Amino acid sequence: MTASANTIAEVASLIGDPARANILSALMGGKALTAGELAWNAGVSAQTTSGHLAKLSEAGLLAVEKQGRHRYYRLASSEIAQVMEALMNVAATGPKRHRPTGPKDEAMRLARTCYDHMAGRLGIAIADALCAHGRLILSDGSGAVTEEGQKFFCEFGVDLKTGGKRALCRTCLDWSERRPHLAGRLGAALFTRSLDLGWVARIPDSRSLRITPPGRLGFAKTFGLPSDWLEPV
Amino acid sequence: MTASANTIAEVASLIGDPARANILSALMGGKALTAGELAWNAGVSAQTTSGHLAKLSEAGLLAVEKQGRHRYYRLASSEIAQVMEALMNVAATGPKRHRPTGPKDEAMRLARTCYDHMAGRLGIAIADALCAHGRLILSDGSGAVTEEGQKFFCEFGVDLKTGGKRALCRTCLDWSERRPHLAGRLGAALFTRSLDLGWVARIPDSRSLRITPPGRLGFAKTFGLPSDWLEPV
DNA sequence: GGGATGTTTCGGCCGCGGCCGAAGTGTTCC
DNA sequence: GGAACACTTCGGCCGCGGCCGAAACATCCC
Repeated sequence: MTASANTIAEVASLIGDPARANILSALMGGKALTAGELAWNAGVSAQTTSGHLAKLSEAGLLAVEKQGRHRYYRLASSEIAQVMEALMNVAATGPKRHRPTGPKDEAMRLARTCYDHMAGRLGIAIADALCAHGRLILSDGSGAVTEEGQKFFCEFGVDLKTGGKRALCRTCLDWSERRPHLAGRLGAALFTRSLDLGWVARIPDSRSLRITPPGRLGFAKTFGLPSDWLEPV
Repeated sequence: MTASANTIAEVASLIGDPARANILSALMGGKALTAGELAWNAGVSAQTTSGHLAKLSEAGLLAVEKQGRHRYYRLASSEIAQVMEALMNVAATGPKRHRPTGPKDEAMRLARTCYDHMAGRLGIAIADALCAHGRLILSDGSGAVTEEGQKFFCEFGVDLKTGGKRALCRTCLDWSERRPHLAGRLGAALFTRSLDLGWVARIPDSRSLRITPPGRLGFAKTFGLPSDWLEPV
């Protein structure tokens, strides 16, 4: 089982069904979700979702973990997330996105998870500040950590060495702000470290993140964010 | 006309048809191809291909240019190429690729185009050498040009400034060698410069590149390739 | 045990979309 | 002009695959 699809068309056509695309998008939040939650996200019945999940797992796009009577699904690899990012990029290039600025929406714009790293104005402000202080060089789409950056990240408590073959530093075009934020292994490490420090916290049933008071202080002080980063660009 | 599809599923499902995936893959060679050539690549009739091409153009994945009684199609943007790269990555992760090492295949492995830059052992050797000489920092998946690199590229005759919003330096996982080579604006610039210098030449009806004798000399001398870069890794 | 709840399997309906043959439009060449 | 060529449009066939209702497992709780 899980015998990986092996042609481009097979993979693309799996993503090409609206229900399955919704499932994968939901999982871009980075958390593992149950089949039921995914059914809700996909907007189809539980039976139908079950079929989709089986196909996606079979093809190696999703990984599944049994836990009691629940089955938790997550994206199988960061490569899959990369495909989704690239697709979002292209999809976003279309006609004007509608911008229904609800209150819940506003929280998403401020700070949210994107697969396994931080996005929204927070993510962008962090990326900008790292560049401004010469800790990171981003030539949009890609990037590298400077010597000074290595020292900085080390002091901040993230380990740049471990993590294997995954790209250390990538950028990801922000859905709401249309500017790049930090992805890749480094983006993921910054996120988990921020969670550990209690600077941000997940808001239940949502991809939004809450920035805690110590977080507000910490981000501003450690990363040197400009005072106006909370404002929309 | 060309009213850009705007959901992930729409884009993915366009790529998800085998014939269309073949068309897009063929265009990853970087050259614009006629409808007839694409029909041959897709393995379906001209009428069927025409329909596919219309859909792809309509969605903004392809750009088309009329020239006499031919219509030349090409990928509409580098974002599309990125999606295809990401998909190839995932598709390649499947069960062992068959490696039918024919003679034509061998030429492809040595040097070929990948959308608009060089791939194969040549592409990899260049990327490796640039890193070894401290002109480039690649933390795989992304990269940045060092100060020394900027001087080097300037002397080599490629302009890093112009080119707009496209990523300067990206890496692309090599299909045959499974190692990263140089993509992005820099990869494209190196390729066109190499063509101009007559170091490489396109082999007709193929994505393969021929490395000319001056090219052999030039690459070795200018980039400082190791003596054994012609051998498979 | 029995009754919720979460998930999958089965069976059948139905529509979308890929495919090709034939015919139509536009272009080039002699 | 007419013939060859490149490409598109039209019409109809056909099958794959998404969808749900019903029912079967599986697990947890009391």
